[in-house]
Amino acid sequence: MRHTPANTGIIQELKAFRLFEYISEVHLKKLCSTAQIVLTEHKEPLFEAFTKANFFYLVLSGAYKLSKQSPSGEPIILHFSPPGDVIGALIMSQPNPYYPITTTSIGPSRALKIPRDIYLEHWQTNVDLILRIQNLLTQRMLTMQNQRALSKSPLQSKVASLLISLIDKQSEIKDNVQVPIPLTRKEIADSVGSTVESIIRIMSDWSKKGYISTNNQTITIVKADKIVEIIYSE
Amino acid sequence: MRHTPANTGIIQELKAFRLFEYISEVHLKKLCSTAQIVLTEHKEPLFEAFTKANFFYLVLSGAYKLSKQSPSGEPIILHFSPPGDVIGALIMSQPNPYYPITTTSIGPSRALKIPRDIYLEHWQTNVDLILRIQNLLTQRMLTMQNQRALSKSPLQSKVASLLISLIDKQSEIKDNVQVPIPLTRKEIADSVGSTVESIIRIMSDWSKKGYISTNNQTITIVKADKIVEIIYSE
DNA sequence: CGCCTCTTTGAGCTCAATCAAGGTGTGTGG
DNA sequence: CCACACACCTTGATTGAGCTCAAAGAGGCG
Repeated sequence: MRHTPANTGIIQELKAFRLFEYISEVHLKKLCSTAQIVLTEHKEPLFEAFTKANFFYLVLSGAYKLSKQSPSGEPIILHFSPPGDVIGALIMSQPNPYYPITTTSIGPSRALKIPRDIYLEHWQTNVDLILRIQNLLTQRMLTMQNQRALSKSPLQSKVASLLISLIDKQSEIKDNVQVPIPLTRKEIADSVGSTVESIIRIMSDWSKKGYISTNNQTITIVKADKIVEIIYSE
Repeated sequence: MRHTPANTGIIQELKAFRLFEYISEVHLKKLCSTAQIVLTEHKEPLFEAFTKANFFYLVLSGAYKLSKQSPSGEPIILHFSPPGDVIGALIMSQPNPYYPITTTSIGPSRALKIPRDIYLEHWQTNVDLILRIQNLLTQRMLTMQNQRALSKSPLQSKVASLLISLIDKQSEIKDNVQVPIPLTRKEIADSVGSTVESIIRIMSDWSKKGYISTNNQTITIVKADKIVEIIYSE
């Protein structure tokens, strides 16, 4: 993990994120004062569960997976954070917080590491900003609820739903879209609460039928309507 | 569903909730202006999913279950809201919101029904209050994440975890505690994503072993340590 | 007394987990 | 440049937890 101080160039980069639209440059500078940019390699953790939460993060590029351990020790992936996502903000306002999850880099990634003090002083005091963050959380909550609604559905539905939810952001569903985060079969399994083998059987079936195509860890949804259909089948 | 205007007596009742500690009576009155008290009978919905979200609610007494429909039509229970819980607040700040879930009364219950306008005007403008609500949400999020962590655990673990999470609030885990919300086997099944029959098999096994005792829909945890143990077994 | 909701038990079946074995591609050190 | 490790993918065979289906009892209420 390499740290570099946030320079002025970063401000321009931040302005692109929806979280900060309509926020003045002056204010933005305050929000990032004493922040650092961290670079993480593939599989490198940004922070571990149960450690003290002194910082929160804003994903700049690449992606991170947020995970917990199941009682039997296997990882359970709770969420994938693409660029623009905020990680750890929801617990910043709690007294003496600890991270409830482990955050791991997927591919080389960059994040803005912001001290809790700055959150308490400059973020939490701004109603507009709190609401924007609350909005991100609400979205995450709704996604979790939608996944929960599939708990009794067959495994295919869950996998289909995961893929769609990863591309769903803003754009409407269309064919030949690439899933923006590279995923191993194991990661998909850990996301939907299944096993590598089962995921492989499902995905190779879809590949044969021409619904998706995969290359390394890159998944392309070829026939989006078919995949959407699978979510609701049965 | 019977509506009555919020009277001054309600203010005293509200002051007991942790959400409002340190909030002045004057301010509290503003927060509840034009609010109404609604009485719901057992199984009566407070609001249905996909209807316009013009109000949010504070549970006064009784309880509510928040649920969705799975694609195949069975209900999936996402959360139980005991007194003091806020329902629907997280979507109030979104433009033109719709309820993402259905809320149904468990036993006769009372709730304070507050118009969205009041939320936008008096709740959302108060940083302290937003953070308190955010805190409730964070707790709910963490609970959902913990349940998710059990996705690969056997059914017993999920049921045990549900029971514990329902009594867990504030008090530490001890024997002979009654689950504060009356639950049918079906509701438990819909909560953990299972079937009535499976829940019955598990719970009658526990009853035989003397870990729990049930009477109508009231569940008493007799040997809490045994139940906690089951969460982590396997 | 009939209806409705909830609970219970048994029997059979199925989906996905587990176990086992092998394949492929990439990086690393001798 | 080879061989060895490692991470990931694939396929087949077997198994079992929990679902489905069926049937019935128990309590409450108009």
